[in-house]
Amino acid sequence: MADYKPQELDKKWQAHWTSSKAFEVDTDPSRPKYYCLEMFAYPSGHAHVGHVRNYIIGDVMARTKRMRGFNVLHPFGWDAFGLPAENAAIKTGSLPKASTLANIAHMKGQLQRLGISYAWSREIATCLPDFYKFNQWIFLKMLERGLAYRKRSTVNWCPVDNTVLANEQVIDGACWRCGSIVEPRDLEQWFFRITQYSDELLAGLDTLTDWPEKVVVMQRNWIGRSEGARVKFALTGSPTPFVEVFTTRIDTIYGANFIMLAPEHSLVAEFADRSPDPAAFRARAQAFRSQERDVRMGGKEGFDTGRQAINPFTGQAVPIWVANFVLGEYGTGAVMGVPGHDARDFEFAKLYDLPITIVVEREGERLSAETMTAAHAGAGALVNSGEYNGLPWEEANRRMTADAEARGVGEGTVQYRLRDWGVSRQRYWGTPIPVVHCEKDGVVPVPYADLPVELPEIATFTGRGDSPLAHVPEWVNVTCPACGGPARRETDTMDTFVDSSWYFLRFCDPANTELPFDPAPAGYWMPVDFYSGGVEHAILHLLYSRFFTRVLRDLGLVNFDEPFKRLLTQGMVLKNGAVMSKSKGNVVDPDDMIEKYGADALRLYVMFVAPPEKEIEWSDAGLEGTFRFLMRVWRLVDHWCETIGGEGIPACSDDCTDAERALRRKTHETIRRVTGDIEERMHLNTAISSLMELVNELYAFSEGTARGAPSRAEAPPGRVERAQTIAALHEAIDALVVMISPFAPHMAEELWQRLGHPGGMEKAEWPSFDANVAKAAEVVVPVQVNGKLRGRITAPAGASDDQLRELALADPAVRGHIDGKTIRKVVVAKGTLVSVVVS
RNA sequence: GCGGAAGUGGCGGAACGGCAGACGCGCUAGCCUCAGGAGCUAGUUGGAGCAAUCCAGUGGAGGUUCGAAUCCUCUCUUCCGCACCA
Repeated sequence: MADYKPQELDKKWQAHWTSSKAFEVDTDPSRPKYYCLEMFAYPSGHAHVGHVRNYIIGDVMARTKRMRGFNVLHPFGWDAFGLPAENAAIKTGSLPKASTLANIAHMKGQLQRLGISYAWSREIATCLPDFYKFNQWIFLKMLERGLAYRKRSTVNWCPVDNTVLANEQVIDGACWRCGSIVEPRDLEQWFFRITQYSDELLAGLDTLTDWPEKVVVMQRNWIGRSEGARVKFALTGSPTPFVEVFTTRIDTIYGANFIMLAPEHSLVAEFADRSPDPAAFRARAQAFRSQERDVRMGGKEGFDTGRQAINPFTGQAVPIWVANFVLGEYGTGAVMGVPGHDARDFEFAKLYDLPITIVVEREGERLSAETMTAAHAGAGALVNSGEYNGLPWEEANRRMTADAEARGVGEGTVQYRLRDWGVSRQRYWGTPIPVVHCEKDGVVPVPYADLPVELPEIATFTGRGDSPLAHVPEWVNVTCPACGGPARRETDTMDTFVDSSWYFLRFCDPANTELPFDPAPAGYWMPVDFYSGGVEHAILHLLYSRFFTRVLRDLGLVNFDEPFKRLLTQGMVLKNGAVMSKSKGNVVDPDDMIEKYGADALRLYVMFVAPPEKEIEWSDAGLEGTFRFLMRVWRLVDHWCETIGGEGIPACSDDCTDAERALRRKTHETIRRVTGDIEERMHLNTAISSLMELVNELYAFSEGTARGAPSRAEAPPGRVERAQTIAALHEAIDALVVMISPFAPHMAEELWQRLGHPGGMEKAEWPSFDANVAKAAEVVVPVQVNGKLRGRITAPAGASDDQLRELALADPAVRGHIDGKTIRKVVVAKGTLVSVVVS
């Protein structure tokens, strides 16, 4: 009788996995590959149970796939750049590099103590030059292809600290440190031209059939394709000949009673210059601009510029307004106001008492501009629209777009919400952007041979002033690679999302010093077969990765479009109803749980409470429950080893008693369900349920022959004599240990060894399902009469529908309900139920 | 406002359109133990009954079907995402 000592097993087998390099892999074209990846971690210092859930999910998949015969790549790395390390440096003086590396070391220990089966030799950290060198390499390639470019853009500026703030550093419009109100400020910044791939990124979504629908929808909305038209309204008394608007409803143009410009529209400046009081005009427009842009419906404001434009369809002059809710970055930055048929325009018109014209009505409908309380934004046929009267709105839309094109006053066009990706960050702890600014040659890329441009070590962080790198003169001042004259390095660093946009490719070839990765191993391992992580990355990270994959494809480095075949977004772990966080004081440290119950119990519990994509509420009691289950498994197998194991196990044959046959059936049924639950449905909780059922069955089976796992108090167990009983138990126990190993690998290894299998579980094979064994010899089929269960019949397995029908109608319990009545219908459903309808 | 997902015991959650509540937690009773926060056995949706069993039951109202937690329509509630994108 051996006691279950999980902590000892954890240590023993983790050491074994490390020394035997159990999870290290190489490309092997002769075997099917499986790339299993969890989103890499930000090294915040301590992983809590919420983080760790994701790694366990991936590990269950990786371990299962290994035993299913796949060559499994399961790597891990660190998303190590980012603001928190820099903020900590500002607050506590800890240097970003030192604190990040220390955090990584600690968290790596945590993951190892959980027994996650990573190929640690492929570990990467984005803050190390051998990784970020290739951020720079890719940046230069994108620069060459016009996919990276500079333009002026607005940032959050703290006027007191005199520094740029990241969005996360702006709290309710104020600086996180000093609380002063943040101002918009224009800076020259770098952008990636993701919009060049808008259409492709949108179309690619249709191929992502193994992604959660929710994520696909979010990306589709984010890309935000809409078809419409640009229409030119001629200007009167202006050097600019016209103002162009974008609309998806050109069919409502006869109702366009005004034009609205975004405050930053170029015409606003021009109008200001030519207005009686330019300063006041500009100030009004500027006031709209600097307001928080997220003023919701109801916060509308605007003013009349005093200028007019000609509606190209009606020929009438309409006033031009500036409106705070018109977006400068979308469409043309100008819209036509159709108050009768757009909720926002209606509100604006009511606010400033502008005229409303009805131009679309449903059949039999009679709208009145005076009495209507909301815009009629829906479908209908045109009225008050000249030659287009009576046309259904969609047809009118097509005709009017064509007519506008013919007359040269507009054109059909497609707009996207997606904007180019601003990658400049005025921060220290990121990848230096590899260009220099030369007075003579302008922006000059750093030659590839000079990569990486390494981050200089900085001693102190104040969080004040412009980019920290600008204050390191010996780093900033260089000679221009083009002319040899004096030049300054770019002092902005890259958004950390650049790192995460291609790190999964680096894992395929992590030591490459010449290229981000070699196309050959990437071609073998990619795409990632299974990717899991938090929903919070549903848009940015996953979209940027899809963008980068296409860029790298166009560079000839990969030959596919989509990096992640199957995606799982795991739910969060709550404690006391809230997401775990240090400030709330409700974090559960996996190390504490491991110390108490061992890694296996923690792993099993987190997988058992709910399906992976659901939120779970942490419960100590639940963890104890799964620990008890492990004890049950341990005692069962321990007992088996003590009494029978190792004595020469006979093979299963057909010479079985009913009980033996039933056990074998349960074993194979469990194999089928567990395999499907893990591989197909990712319902890890029900996979565990099935294993629990098998264990229960084994305990029940042992009653009367030998107790499978007697309580300590009980007398020594009897021996199992019958060969077929031994064979069936052996089959069940082997299968159980293998199938539980993805969840509880340490215990499984120990038991596997005790069961006498050589070579450790890395040599173990997943049990194979035998449909013939799983099939019952006879089936009990319920019989319904008029929807109510009235009897059960026993029939040989594989009985035909006709046989079942006959048996059902002959059954005495059923006869009692149908005699004297007319049988209308008898349905046999998939051989598992008979339904009789009588009247 | 738009979009998505979901509503099942005291709780977490199971149920290819086919015996609702698997599995577990908690709880109840009993056994076993020096003791137990260990182990074992039985019970645990509600109502009726000693019982076998019967009736009701998956947010609500309709519908399709021999048969609906599951599919359709409407409705209520909750959670999530986006949010003045013209």
